[in-house]
Amino acid sequence: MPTIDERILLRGDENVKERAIPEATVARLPLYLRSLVEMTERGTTTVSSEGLATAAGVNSAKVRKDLSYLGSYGTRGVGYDVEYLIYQISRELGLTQDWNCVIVGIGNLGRALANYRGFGSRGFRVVALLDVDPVKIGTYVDDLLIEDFDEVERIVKERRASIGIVTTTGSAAQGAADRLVASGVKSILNFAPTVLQVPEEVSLRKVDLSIELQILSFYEQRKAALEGVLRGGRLTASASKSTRP
Amino acid sequence: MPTIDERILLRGDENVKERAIPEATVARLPLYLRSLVEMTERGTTTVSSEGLATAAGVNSAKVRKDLSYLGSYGTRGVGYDVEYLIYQISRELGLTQDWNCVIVGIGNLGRALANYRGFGSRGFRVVALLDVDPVKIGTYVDDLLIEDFDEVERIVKERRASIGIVTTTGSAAQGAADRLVASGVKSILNFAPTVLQVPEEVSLRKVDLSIELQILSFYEQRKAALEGVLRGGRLTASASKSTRP
DNA sequence: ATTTGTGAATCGGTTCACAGCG
DNA sequence: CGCTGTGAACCGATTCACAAAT
Repeated sequence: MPTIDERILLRGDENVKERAIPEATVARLPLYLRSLVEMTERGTTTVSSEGLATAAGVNSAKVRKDLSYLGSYGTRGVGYDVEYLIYQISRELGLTQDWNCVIVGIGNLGRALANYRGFGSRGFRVVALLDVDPVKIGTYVDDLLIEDFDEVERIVKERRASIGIVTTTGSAAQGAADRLVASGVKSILNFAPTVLQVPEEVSLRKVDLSIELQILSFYEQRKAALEGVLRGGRLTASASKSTRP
Repeated sequence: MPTIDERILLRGDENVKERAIPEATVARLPLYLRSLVEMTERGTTTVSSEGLATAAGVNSAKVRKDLSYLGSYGTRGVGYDVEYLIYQISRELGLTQDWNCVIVGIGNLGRALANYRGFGSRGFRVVALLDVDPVKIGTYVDDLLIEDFDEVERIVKERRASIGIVTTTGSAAQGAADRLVASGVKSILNFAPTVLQVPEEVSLRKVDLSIELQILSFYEQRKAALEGVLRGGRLTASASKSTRP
């Protein structure tokens, strides 16, 4: 009911907690955003929760609930205006501004991330590559110079970096994170296979490749185990329960 | 109370649902495993739920609940035997066998994953690198040959690959996944920035770098917004509420 | 004395189902 | 009439708190 006006009022209101958006919703907004951008590229101007759900690989109730946390941006009987939703989600995600990132640890992964197109695309700008290895320092990845990690404080401040991407070895990661935090970095994305400790005002997310594989391994193994049991003929009694007419 | 004996009985039992381990627990087991391995390397033989919790960056109640799904492997008043826990978690995760992986799409990321030490470490063996680019086909990454993706069916079967790692562009990913599934791959780890559709018997996990950054951006932005409001002096009334004596 | 293992309470998130609105 | 927005019901996961075990 109270669309634009309430939105503005809320922004200027003295109510701090405002509309607290659930973490799970925050994690899905980028997914919706990507689907919506693809839609505009294909010329779609309006989309229903059902349509967006299909594109994003979730269900429509979730889409509606999620979007309702941002405000009432849909039109009943019609759907959502794609362009307008893109704007609202972008704003909510803080993508209307650029974020400067530094990558620490320029091994294979750091190198890959350094020239990963798709970072740049949505306002993430790699402003420094840092490493401790004198052999690497002074060389280039793409057109980005690898600089001495020892200079991290100066570099982070000078270039207003707020996001640190850690792609060091596991053992170097905590030290790297500590220095990044000391330099004023407010968010860290950790690819190193270790649990990082950061002050609570610093946001931390992690991506662990080998853990992902181990999770797949679990389900794979469970499938195999179940099949083994079934083939072994042990389940005849309870299996008959699942027999369909 | 019923430790080893019940464990064995359960394994051979006709009860299918057995001990269904919650997804959230499965996702943490690799974390515990890594901490435990580090502990043996440092010579620790016994650990309490509290100790493991600290190492893995979770709380001790969670550790106890999680481990209780695997069985009663701890000793009250003492803790868990590190070596034994490693064995049990490894077995549960299916890490007592090797898993063969193929990587599809040998760009920067595919290349980085191809020579990522840490895959190999825990029983994941990269058995093929596949791409469609004739310029890449026939060249090597480390000592692994890049082969024609068109051969995926033959290669997956011959080398008994069960995990496919997709590092193609977003637009090529679904096609790659379809071919992988058709070839008999049972698990897919997707790095491409797109939502993949796979049959429900295929396990799917995804890692999306730009989504992770966007999530960080949200929290970063929210911090900045809050600070702005506070500095703007708008919160004096409610802020006084939080003043401490 | 100490630490596990686990019911019970709680929390956050998802899904349902429908009233409200264009 | 169709689709959004949202209370209510539900479900899975987390946390609490303590009895059981050694």
